[in-house]
Amino acid sequence: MSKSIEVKRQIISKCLEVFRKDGYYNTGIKKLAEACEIKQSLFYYYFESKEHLLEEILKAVHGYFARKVFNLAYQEEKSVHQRLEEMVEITREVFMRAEGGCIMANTVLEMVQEQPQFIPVIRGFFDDWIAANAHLLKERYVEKVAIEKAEQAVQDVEGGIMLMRLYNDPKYFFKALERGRRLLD
Amino acid sequence: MSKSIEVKRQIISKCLEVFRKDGYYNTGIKKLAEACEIKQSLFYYYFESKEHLLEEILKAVHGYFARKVFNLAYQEEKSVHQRLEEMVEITREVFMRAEGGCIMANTVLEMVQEQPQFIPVIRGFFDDWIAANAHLLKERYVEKVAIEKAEQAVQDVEGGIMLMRLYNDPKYFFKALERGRRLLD
DNA sequence: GTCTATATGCGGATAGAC
DNA sequence: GTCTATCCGCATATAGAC
Repeated sequence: MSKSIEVKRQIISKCLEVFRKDGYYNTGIKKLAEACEIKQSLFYYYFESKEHLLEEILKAVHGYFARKVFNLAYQEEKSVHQRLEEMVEITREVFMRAEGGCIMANTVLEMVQEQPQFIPVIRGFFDDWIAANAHLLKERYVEKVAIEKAEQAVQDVEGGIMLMRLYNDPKYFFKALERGRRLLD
Repeated sequence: MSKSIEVKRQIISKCLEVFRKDGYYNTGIKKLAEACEIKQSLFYYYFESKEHLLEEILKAVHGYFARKVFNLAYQEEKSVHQRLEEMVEITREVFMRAEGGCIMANTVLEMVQEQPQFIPVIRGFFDDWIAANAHLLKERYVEKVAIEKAEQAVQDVEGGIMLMRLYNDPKYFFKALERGRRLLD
């Protein structure tokens, strides 16, 4: 892999951390450059604008979740119980490592109204998350109910992440995961 | 009531709408002044700073919910079923009128990390909301379970508001309310 | 109380050398 | 690819007249 591509990947990774923690509008190019240990102007070699940078970050996050999390739901060689168990566990690990919660939800609440160009990628992320949950739940429930419970599980987790940040206590997030884990019991 | 107090109330009300819809950091004093139809400099007669303005807005919202929503849980002359029914209905009306979702949750995700001074007022809001729910649920469940279900209901609603904004579809929010309504069935 | 005018710094973004 | 230097506008906030 060329150095240029690798540098770009690292910029995306580091800027994801900063945006997730501090928010998009409250983060200037200067802060991003310091976090990445590069000069400000170099951003405009790798990205057209700050908005395009965010868009690439969101797409990278969607890809990461698709590969590492949502994918687990479709490993048909394993039991649905085991697949659900693994999805819950990986979801827990990913969000516990991610200071600042969920960049997708943060972006919805911070800027969807003013910057609708991010809606498609964020919807794609949640569509896939809900579909992965529903795929497992169809084993036990009719499709309509499976989808409803899949949506509810996502709502519960995202609400739990919000309360986790507010109270600085992971119990809200953990309980949401636990309720998700029990959906096939 | 003096004119000054009334003007201040109107500024708070209008700026709440703008912040909730567009976010805090993406809203400048200029935009607020235009929405309120006053000159920029007048903000600094009524408020010390933009941050103090937001703090007063959050306190006003907490007061509004305490009087109009949370209070309903403690009207002991009514049945718990009726009180829950009324709380759900008023919650529905309030958030359906509120373009931009919940300013409390928005503020948590946008700025709690960088601006911890807002944590106490936002925690006060959610503490009271959860306590009001739990007060009704104690009729049927032991305290520990009542609190857990009260927290879950709030998570569910807040996650639903996020998905409602993302998909521009109130069904996620409505279903969360419906699940809350059924907690005493 | 409300206004006009302004200070000062930071925002995103670009030009052009190396 | 990476750098230095810089443009321009908007941000928050203040001074002081009326």
